[in-house]
Amino acid sequence: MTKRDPINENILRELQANGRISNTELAARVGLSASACLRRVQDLERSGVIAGYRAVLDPVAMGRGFLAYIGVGLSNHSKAAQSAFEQAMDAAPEVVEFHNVTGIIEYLLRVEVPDLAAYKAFHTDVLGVVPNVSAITTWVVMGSPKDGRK
Amino acid sequence: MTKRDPINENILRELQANGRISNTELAARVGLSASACLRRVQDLERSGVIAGYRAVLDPVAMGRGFLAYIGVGLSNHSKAAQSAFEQAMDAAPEVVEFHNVTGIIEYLLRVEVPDLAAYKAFHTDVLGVVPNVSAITTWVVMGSPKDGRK
DNA sequence: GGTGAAAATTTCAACAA
DNA sequence: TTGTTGAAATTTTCACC
Repeated sequence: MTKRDPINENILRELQANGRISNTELAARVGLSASACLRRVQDLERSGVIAGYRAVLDPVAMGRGFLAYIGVGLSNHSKAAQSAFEQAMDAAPEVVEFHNVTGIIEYLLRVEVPDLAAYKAFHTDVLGVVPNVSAITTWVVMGSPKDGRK
Repeated sequence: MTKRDPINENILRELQANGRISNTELAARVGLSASACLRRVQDLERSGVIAGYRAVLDPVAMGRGFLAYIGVGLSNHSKAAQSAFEQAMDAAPEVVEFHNVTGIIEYLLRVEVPDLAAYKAFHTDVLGVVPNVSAITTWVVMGSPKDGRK
């Protein structure tokens, strides 16, 4: 079983900061031998605590320099209307993530596009085309003083 | 200089999906020799297109099973009031990221905590203590049909 | 959890298209 | 410039203590 001890905490902290650190270096930092360290990492991977590894890409270089959140309400609360909306968002590459939330709005979208023009296009050509979408509120991100997931 | 050619696009796609793929395997997938591939990856790292690598951790296992977004307005728009707020959010581990946005609210926070009780505590003990905070709107995330950054 | 060693990978200098 | 080859240095990985 995967334990929650200080060494594993350290391992996770290091891997979150640098997902490509070598096992040798990681072992040294957490004070274990390479094999003991590897065993723990593999354990964390198998148990799902470590879900995977990702390269973090520069948004501007990737043509995603314009970031906005969009709150969306649906005028029709049927299961079918929700499915249609979710499928459309799933298929839209501009929508990096979206959440089903409590409150007046139903969904909160995170949209990443190259620029304002592309945002406008998304708004009219993608969002504007999905049935039953109402109450669209846009929050354009001007800056992110903190982004731990960057 | 770092080019934007199909091979680099593939490299970035692979590394985004699996940040710990071996260079050998990556080279095979994009159709290059290991060294040519490595040179490109190092180039992308140096130029900042690849900003880093991260392990993706399971939120529930990490005690962050409760996710909410919070819109915050400030009753005082002075530089000092903003700085104070930003410093407080920066220091709060529950706030995974926060953005400065356009619109009625000033900030959009992403908050991750173990459960509702912890959220309540954050709301009163952290947010409630920062000066000039007004107009707090909470959207509790009930589900995330898509989360490309997970 | 540590040791030791085999297998695999990383990394780079030299060279070719 | 961009890619390939070859080989040394380093790392990964695992059976055994």
